Amino acid sequence: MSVSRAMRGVEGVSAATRARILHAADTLRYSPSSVAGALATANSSLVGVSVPTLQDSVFSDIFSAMRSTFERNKMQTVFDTTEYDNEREEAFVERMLAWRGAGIVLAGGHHTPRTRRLLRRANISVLEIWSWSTDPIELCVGIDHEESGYAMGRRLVEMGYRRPSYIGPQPGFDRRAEQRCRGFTRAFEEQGLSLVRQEWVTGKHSFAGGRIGMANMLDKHGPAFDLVYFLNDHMAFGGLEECRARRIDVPGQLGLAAFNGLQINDVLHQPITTSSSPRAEIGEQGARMLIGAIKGVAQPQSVKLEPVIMMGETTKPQW
Amino acid sequence: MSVSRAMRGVEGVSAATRARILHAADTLRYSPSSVAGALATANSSLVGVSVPTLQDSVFSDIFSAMRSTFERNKMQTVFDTTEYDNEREEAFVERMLAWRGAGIVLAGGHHTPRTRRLLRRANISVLEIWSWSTDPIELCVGIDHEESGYAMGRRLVEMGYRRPSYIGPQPGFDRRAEQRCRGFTRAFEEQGLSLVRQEWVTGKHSFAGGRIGMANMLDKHGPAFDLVYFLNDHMAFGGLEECRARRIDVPGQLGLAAFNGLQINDVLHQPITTSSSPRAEIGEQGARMLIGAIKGVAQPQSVKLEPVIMMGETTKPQW
DNA sequence: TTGAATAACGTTAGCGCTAACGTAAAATTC
DNA sequence: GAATTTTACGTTAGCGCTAACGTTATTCAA
Repeated sequence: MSVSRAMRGVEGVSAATRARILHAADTLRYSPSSVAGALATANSSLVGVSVPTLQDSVFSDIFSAMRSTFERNKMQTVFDTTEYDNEREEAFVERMLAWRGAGIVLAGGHHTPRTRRLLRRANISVLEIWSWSTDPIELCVGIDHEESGYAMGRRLVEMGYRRPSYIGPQPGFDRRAEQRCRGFTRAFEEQGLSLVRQEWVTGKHSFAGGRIGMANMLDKHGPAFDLVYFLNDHMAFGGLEECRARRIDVPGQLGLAAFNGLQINDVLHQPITTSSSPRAEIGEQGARMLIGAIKGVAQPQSVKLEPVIMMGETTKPQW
Repeated sequence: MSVSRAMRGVEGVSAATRARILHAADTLRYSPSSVAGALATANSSLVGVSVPTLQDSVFSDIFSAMRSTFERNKMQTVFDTTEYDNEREEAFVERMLAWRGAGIVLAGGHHTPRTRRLLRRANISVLEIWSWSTDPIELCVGIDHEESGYAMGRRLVEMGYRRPSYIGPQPGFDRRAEQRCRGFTRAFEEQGLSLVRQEWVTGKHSFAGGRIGMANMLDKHGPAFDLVYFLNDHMAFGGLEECRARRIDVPGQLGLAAFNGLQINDVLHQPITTSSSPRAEIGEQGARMLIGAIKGVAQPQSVKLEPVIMMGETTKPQW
């Protein structure tokens, strides 16, 4: 027991004994076993983090912000990506429960019924991020994607855009993207207008997807639309480059808008009109809340953060 | 023991008994404990992965590629970033050893002596990625950064560039970037030329760093250089945007070159001259090698992959 | 029918640790 | 100096699992 106390830095060992123990541990090449420790104490300092993908820098931004907080609290991060598949999320939850993790972080929104059931009755703190929800499993920090899309739609309606279109991933893939698109569309529908055209881009969201989606849309529907709303800034940038290649004047002939406020936008000589999402804030505050909950401190249940619309030079008033 | 066998899917239980056990487990809400399992068997199916940062998409690309292989082999990934600090890497190694991980992945290159010592005498498979090395701790898959920088330097020397400069992070921060810069410089020194100027950008590598670095360099040394070699494509793009803002003709007045072949380069109407690094390949092959080593299959010790130079439109022959 | 082989299932011990409690010595109090 | 408190350290049991081996039932060959 003195060894156990000394190694953990718990009081109840004299300085002399502690020194002898540490010295012996060193010469014997003793390595304490967190596995046995976790079994004995029935809690494990492992935190599971599951995000849809790391290819989208949204999640690496959030994850990066969380990690430092976990590290300060000596929590180990067990990581997984779902690739937008709820079954994989469920499997991850089971594995984390088997490891008796202290907490788990999931992308907010939709989960399998079994995932919710397992988490509710397990002794594990649950944080949902990115999507804000009124009915979180336990804790939630995120934004209201529908509202964010709507806010952007409103601004563009007011600027005089009348024939909006959308480029994003195929339906059923990224639910949050769909929420934004729905909100965006609603803003136009309130004015009796509707989406002129949607283009689905399969594969990873990215620069290339935006450029290809833009090309497809232009090929099929030349001048039918005056505005394109993209999944995110990188896609929009891809689209913008396609427009440049075709000598389409943005924002003269066509407006482009996006979502996220990614780093690239800080350096563009023609910045993209976008909503800046508080990714670092989500990560930091979420991690703090989760750690708090693990330590038994009462936490706010659901925190909604606000994206900020940043008017760039890919849109302009239409009158 | 029948329960143990049934839950693990090991043979030695009749189908009927197995079904009864699984049913009972479900109604009793039994959740097997990987912690106890790991203690009993003395191995844990946890793989530690440590990369310098997730802000640089190089590491998220490599990491993404590794993850799916780990998942297929039912290994859990424990993740950490070092923020380019070897002490943090050492601490991570200790934590993974305490968890009796089956394998560990580190960014290749420099480690603390204690890190090497701990890993050599521990029963854990070690893979170093990104930097190729002739003296790996155990396994290694990566590229020769010095050589890659040299190859790019040679090409640009041949194109007639004579006054090269470099923009990257401060010295002592990213050793691999320094290796590339050293190789790049060597190619010019062989011709009796040398780096006209270096600019250090603090903080995260990124678009903004490139733009700021470019601005600083232009402010201080107007027309003293004919070429800038950047840490990576994103920085180079930032620099390119700064040039555009200042109406500096690239590649007419100034050449820009970079490293990595990141996604953005696929959509640029003016692609950046760069070396494309085989990130997905490093991740996939590395993960396969590590899994193989864990399973006791003999593996090649050190695998060197080759970046491919992609001539873009930010450089052109100088004659 | 009998002995041997096989399949199905059970018992035991121990993985390395720590909570809880016990004991002895030193420090403090009155 | 005896009684009390404090500090330092030890003993015991048990966390939940599985390797190894033991037992019983079943199958099959001779």
